[in-house]
Amino acid sequence: MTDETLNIRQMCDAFGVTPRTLRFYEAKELLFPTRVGTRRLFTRRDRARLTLIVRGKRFGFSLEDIRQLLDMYEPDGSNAAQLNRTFQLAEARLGQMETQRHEMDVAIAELRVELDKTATMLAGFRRAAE
Amino acid sequence: MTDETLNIRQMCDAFGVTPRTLRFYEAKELLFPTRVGTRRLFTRRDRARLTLIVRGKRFGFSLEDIRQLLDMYEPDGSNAAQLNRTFQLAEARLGQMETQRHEMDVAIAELRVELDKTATMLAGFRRAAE
DNA sequence: CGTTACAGTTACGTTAACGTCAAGTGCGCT
DNA sequence: AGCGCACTTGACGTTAACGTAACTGTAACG
Repeated sequence: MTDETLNIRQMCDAFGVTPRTLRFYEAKELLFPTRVGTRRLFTRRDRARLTLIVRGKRFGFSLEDIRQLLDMYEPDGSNAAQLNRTFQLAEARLGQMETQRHEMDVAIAELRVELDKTATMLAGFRRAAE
Repeated sequence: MTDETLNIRQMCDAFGVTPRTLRFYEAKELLFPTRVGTRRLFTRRDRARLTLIVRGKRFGFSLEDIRQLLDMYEPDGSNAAQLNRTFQLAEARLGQMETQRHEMDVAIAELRVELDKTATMLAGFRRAAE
């Protein structure tokens, strides 16, 4: 399995981040590496979480936003009230993401139009230069 | 037409930003309001640009990223070389945005799965409570 | 056993994107 | 003329998300 733990260097290489970043995320309680003496060992769970963190960041979410999102992936199944809050939050977040997704479609379409215009102008230049 | 210019207050209300933000964007050369004496007047062009700025921010682009994107919407048609650079940039950016959109689709799908799981757990709780 | 190599902590530095506050200016009203 | 209000320009403050420097600990190597 992919159940081997990673040290900080391997983790950095795997995700393209710096050690400082991983320590920072641990301090912010986004990751929970175990310890062997003083050294950190990153588990399968940490890798899954870091994947979501990195992705979330590309969508413009803050680390605090992401921390809440992460909880939705490991809900507290023992507490109905807590679970319900998580559910509400997740629904709201999903709505936001779908809105954002739609806006992205629009933005892409618009940029493509501009790109076509530019291409046409360039074609004009090339014709003018024989 | 919608060709009336807006003062800073109207502009803020229209876009949900603060005066400080608009002045900041002007200092960063993202907006170019004209002046009547010392007062700023925001034109149709400024409104178009601010729309793109606000949207870009939601996608996690930095203001510097956005400044470059904005140039793609007002290419310098007088210079073939510059126009070509703009075209290259726009193509690259479009690629990034499409990648990002795809990742967003994945993220949405994954979150939806978690949401369903949570909903199932909640249903279990409700059944247990008679 | 010295040193190289990496990992750890503590603490201060940095950048982006504004917020906030002070002090001044122009304008319409009474 | 005086008042209030919206606008202006500095200038300093703030927060998030790390970077960087300085120092310490330790396992391994020749």
